[in-house]
This record gives sequence, C-alpha cells and structure tokens, in this order.
Amino acid sequence: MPNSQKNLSRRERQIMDIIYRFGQATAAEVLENLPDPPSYSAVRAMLKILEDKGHLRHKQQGPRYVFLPKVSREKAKRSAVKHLLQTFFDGSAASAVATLLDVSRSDLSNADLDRLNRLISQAKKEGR
Amino acid sequence: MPNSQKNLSRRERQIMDIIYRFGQATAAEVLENLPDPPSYSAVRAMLKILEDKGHLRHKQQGPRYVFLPKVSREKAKRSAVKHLLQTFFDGSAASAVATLLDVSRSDLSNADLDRLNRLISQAKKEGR
DNA sequence: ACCTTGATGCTAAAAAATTAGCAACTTTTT
DNA sequence: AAAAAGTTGCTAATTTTTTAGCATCAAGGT
Repeated sequence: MPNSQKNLSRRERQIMDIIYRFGQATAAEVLENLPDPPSYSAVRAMLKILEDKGHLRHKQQGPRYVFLPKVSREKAKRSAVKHLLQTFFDGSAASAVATLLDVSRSDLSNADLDRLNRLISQAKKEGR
Repeated sequence: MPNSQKNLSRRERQIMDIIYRFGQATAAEVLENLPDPPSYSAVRAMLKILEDKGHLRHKQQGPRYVFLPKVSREKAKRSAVKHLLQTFFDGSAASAVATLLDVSRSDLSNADLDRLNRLISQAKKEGR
C-alpha cells in the first residue's frame, strides 16, 4: 500500500501523472515529458525513490526498465475523481458532470452525448 | 498569475485544496484540516509563502486574516478537470462521466439523473 | 485597568526533496 | 572486434520545503 497518493512531492507527482497518463514509461520517456526537466540522472533517482516508497514497480524490457504504477490506473482514477469532487464540487457529481460537459464541449460528438444519455438512464434503472 | 498550479509543494497543495474546498479559510481552519498537522506557526509560514507566490490573498476579518485563492475556484476547477481528463481518461469526457456516475452512484437521486439527461440534451442542441 | 488569549511578523534551524556526477555493465552500431 | 551509445547503481551535494520559536500587538474578559 503506497503511503497514500497525497503525500507525493512536486516531482513525484509530476512523474506519477506521466506514468498514469502513459500507462507505463521508461526513465527517458518520463524525462521527455517532465516540465522543467532535470538531468536524466535526477529522473532515475526519483523513479527509484518512488519504487522504494511503493508507488511504482518496474519490469525489465530489453536493456531498460519500464516503470508501472503499483496501484492500478482504475483505482487511482477513482480516488482522483473523489478528491476532485470534494475539492471543487462540494461532492456533487451532477455539478461535476456539468463542468465536464462544458470543458470538453467541442470534443463531444452527438453520438457521445447519446451514449451519455443512455449511460445515465442505465444508472437510473440500476439505482432502484 | 500564480506561477502555475502544478508547481506546488506537498504542503502547499494540501493547503490550497483546503482553501478551495472551503472557499476561504483562516490559519486555524487550515490547521484543523491538514493531515499530519504541523504547528500553527508552520501553517502561517506556509500561508505567507503562498501569498508571496501569488496563489493566495487575504482580507482582514476582525482580528485575523482570512485567506482566499487568487485564481477563482471556477478557473481552478476547470483547470483541474482538464488535468484529470488528460491523466486518467485519455481526454475522453464520456469516459470520465462514466466513472463519475459509478463513483457517486449512491449519492445520485433520480431527480439528479433526470437533470443530467436534460443537461446533456441541452449540450446536444447547443452543439450544432 | 490588567491579565489572558489569540493574532501577526520575522528568523533560524531541521528535514526532505531534488539534483548531478561517476563507475560499471550491456546492448547496438560501425 | 572495437567503439559508441545508452542504462543502471550508488553517493554526495545543493536547494527547497517544512517546521518551530520568539517578540510584539490587539481584542476580550474579569
């Protein structure tokens, strides 16, 4: 059990975000995607720390390490959503959905919206 | 312009989260809500730093300072949502909504769900 | 009035995070 | 086969974060 997602330092968080975004990543890939990137060495050091703390694990792939999250993306995702809900939406999912629609208005096709309506109707059925 | 939300240290982030959650807060309130709370002194020092960095401002309320975010909750919210979308949902709002429904299934009334359906239909109309 | 309580400002110390550098080993290229 | 490029392990130093302490001032209660 990683000692809670919330106790990550700035760099650690940036790195975990990258790894969750990509699913997995090598030191070089992490470096490429870090803002204000430090040295390659520094990145590797951080990865080792994250691994020691239990946030990451690695598998060997050819000559290099590929790092993966120890907590599944699915679980991390749910936890992040809950936190966002608490911090910015007073726990109201409805209000979060509204913002979500607004933020990505331009990316949503009519088909997407129909799919969402079905999803919600589905939830309604299951809810009773 | 606060030098980007993403460059916050661990404590700074915890404090900003609290302030966004409450809208505003005094040093004492921040302290009460911090995990592994340090001394009152330490909290005040952090608040001053956050203010110096431009993330917070304060107003005097009677004898004490009440701290408020410099970037409106609305903007911070949108920015947080976008980041979440990128990190955990491959940018797909539809998929985020699905998780949102799942996470807060038990909190959503039928009325809420109806409201959401209307919201989505609305988006569909506006979208064309 | 006086004492107590609860604020703030400032400073310095301690702890943690962040970084870079070097040696060794392995794969890839020439 | 030799050289080059890329990777890891480890260590040490620097920088930033985080914390606590003390002096001072204001408000509130007795």
